[in-house]
Amino acid sequence: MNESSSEPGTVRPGGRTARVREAVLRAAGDALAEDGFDRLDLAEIARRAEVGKTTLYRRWGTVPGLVADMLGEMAADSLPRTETGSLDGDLTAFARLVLGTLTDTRQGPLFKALIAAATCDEQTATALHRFYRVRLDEWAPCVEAAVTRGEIPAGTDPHEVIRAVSAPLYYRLLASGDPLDEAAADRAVLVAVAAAKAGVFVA
Amino acid sequence: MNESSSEPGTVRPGGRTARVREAVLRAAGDALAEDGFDRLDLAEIARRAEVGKTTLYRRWGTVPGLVADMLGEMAADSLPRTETGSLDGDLTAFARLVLGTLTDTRQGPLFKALIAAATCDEQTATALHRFYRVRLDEWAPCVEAAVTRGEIPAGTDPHEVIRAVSAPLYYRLLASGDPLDEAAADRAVLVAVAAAKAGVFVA
DNA sequence: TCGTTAACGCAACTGGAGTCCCGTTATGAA
DNA sequence: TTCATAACGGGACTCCAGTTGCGTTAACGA
Repeated sequence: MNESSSEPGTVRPGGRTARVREAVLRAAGDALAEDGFDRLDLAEIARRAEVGKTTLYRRWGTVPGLVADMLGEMAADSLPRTETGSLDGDLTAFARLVLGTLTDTRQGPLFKALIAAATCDEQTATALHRFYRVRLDEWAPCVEAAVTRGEIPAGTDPHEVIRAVSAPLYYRLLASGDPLDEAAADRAVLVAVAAAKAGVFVA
Repeated sequence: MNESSSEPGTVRPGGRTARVREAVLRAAGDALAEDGFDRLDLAEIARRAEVGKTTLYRRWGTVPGLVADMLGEMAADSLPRTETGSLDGDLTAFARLVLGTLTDTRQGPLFKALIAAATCDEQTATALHRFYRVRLDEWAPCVEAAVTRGEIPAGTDPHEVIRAVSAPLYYRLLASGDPLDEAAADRAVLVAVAAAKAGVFVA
């Protein structure tokens, strides 16, 4: 709210400031994964990170602000994409990756918490959307390659295909509570491939 | 936690108690839709419902407890299913219904808040899953009818088809932030139908 | 190396969410 | 209608998340 001075951490971003930021973001991730979004207080994070809680309130202000920063960090480190030579193989690799993330003991609850945080705060929502945008851009090329190979029709929207694979897994995680297993992941891939070949994703 | 006495509202559920419950659930819905899950305090709901806040804490205990009760109520009133005579038509009606709910000024934010609450509390999560189970059961017959008509293969899992239609819409609402419009709803239907005809949902 | 000051840490403070006590209302059974 | 008591309401109290003030540390330019 104070527009006369710059945000803390921008003028002297090196050394101690960077160490504090790293420790806090890691501690926040742990705390989010363990306790969930609502049971979180910054004092707990400060203790874990061995940092004064004043620092947290001054630099990030609120829990959503901190979460938004975390998401920016997560979007920065891209994850490797496999190239198997077929759309089915590539999408299966992607689906397994998403499945692994969402069922991971630490990352699953973390993603739940991140999404919960995004529903409560506009800034966090923007950061979350940017994160998924990056993920989609990262994996879109495997769909484009399938178009080049002639597996699926020209003009197919790559983002739509990737979304179609992700969506059922997130739906199970967040809404329906149905089991998140390899069968679900593989079925999501089959659905997306069948639809793509039928030309449903052609713009 | 007090197992020696029954829950409040179970011995004298009529008259005043019922009025209080109704007023509180409505006020809670309004507050959730307007303020979101985290900015909620029971005192605010008590003011809206013109009820003492002591009553809220005594009957529901916490915000998640109240939300879980709300979800039970929402699952109770089923929503009408249209019969158009074709799988495509029925699923489009369903997709439009979901779309309408999620983009509604009041219900959209409410659902976001409900899902956020479910990620934070096990009791709420159970209530949410039950809610979607009811929804799925309600719409499954239109898939079974399509099997009977021979539109899609025998053995198709009805729930999977309905889930396939819902998932992309919820994914947009909660995760990616992509636009929630009729194009998205219609595409979700096309995807589900194409996959169903290809036999992807056969158990 | 030195000086300026950004950024941090400690501890005292504050406001409001959640609890508790006790008197009041009105439900449901006799 | 009467009575016992389930359920509600008001208000005081507690406790801790979040704030503030001020002294300390260390980043970075000269």
